[in-house]
Amino acid sequence: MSGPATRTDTAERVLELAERLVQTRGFNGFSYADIAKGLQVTKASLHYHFPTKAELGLRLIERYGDNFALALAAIDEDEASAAARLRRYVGIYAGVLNAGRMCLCGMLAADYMTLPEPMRTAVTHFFEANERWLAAVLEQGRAEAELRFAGDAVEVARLLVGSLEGAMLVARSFGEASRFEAIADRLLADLLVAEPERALVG
Amino acid sequence: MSGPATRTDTAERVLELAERLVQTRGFNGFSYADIAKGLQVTKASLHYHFPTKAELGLRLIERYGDNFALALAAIDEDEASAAARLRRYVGIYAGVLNAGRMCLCGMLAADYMTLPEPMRTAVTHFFEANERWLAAVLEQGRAEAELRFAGDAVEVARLLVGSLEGAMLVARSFGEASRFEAIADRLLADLLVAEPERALVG
DNA sequence: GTCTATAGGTGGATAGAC
DNA sequence: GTCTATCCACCTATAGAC
Repeated sequence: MSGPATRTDTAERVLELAERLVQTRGFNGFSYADIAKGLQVTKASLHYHFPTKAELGLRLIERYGDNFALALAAIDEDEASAAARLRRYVGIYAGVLNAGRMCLCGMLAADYMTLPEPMRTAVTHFFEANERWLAAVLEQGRAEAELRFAGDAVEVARLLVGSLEGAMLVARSFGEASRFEAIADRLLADLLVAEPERALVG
Repeated sequence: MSGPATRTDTAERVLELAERLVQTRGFNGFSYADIAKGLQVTKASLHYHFPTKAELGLRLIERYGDNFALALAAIDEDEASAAARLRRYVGIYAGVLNAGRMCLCGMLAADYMTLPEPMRTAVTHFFEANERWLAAVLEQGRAEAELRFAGDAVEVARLLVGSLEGAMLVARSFGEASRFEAIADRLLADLLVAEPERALVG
């Protein structure tokens, strides 16, 4: 199983670089010329692999979503407690930010009005998948009395997705990952049942 | 006081439209041609008022920041309680979102890496001004036992700015302002001392 | 202050040779 | 699968007439 020639497929290298460019500069902030320069190939070659920028963009979101799903599955496997799962989830965002990047779909949410329809749908699907996973973890944590929150778990999940995306966005402008960490820690602390209650209240 | 001729200044109309374009499409998602078409003038005329796009962008941020400062001053004048001030603050964001827009500086935070230096500095200054105002309101609210939160008010202020920006960003993608409202209500409820405690705990 | 005209560059995308 | 060469639309920006 696997094609005939090339290895470390050009298409894969294109996706890798294009992903970084979208995460740092936005979908309207880079061009095929940027990718061509970075990979030492011609623009025409890129169009062979990804005929249009819209198709490249769609593939990027699908790939990002797939990798995210794998990461969430790994968390489910590694961690038993809801609190630990949430911390790992936040860790994914922190890793992206520490690489000087914004979440791919957070970035595309800003570009949303300029995106072709297939990309738009893929972006909202990404957020929904995150919300579903988070809501399940939150429900579990509340059932096991590890987490405490009022109302629908989906609402809290939406708060977490929105808040983490925004915290990333602003923190990256300041070039201060610590801004993100402080916000994320606070969001998690508000959900945990006991320990932070005593540690932080002033 | 006021110049010689034209009225409802062209420069002002340019700023008005350019602001909307940045808030909906991002700084790299519109061109002088878009403005020229929208205002029925030529691109050359636009360059008379704003020689470069970078200068136009900077003016937009300064103007937005000034208007925001005026709005915050109006809140300070109208509302005495910290809780009411926070609700009004959230209302500003909600109003922007209901106009189908993203916060100007939230949008520019996404475009950050592609912005000229003067615009970058202006964007972070905007966030800092918001954080300062919020921190003061939070301190006041805690001192008057109207609000409850642990640790530095500045940290909570940063959480609010980041979370509201992100909630806006995601909600706009879904075209559901209700997503923003639900998150904002939850953020405020977590800060209020009594009433939500009884209303929401399930 | 607004226009016509245009410069000089870059955008995404294609044709066709190798 | 990658190249050269090219198209054409669009970009920001300027010169100079009115």
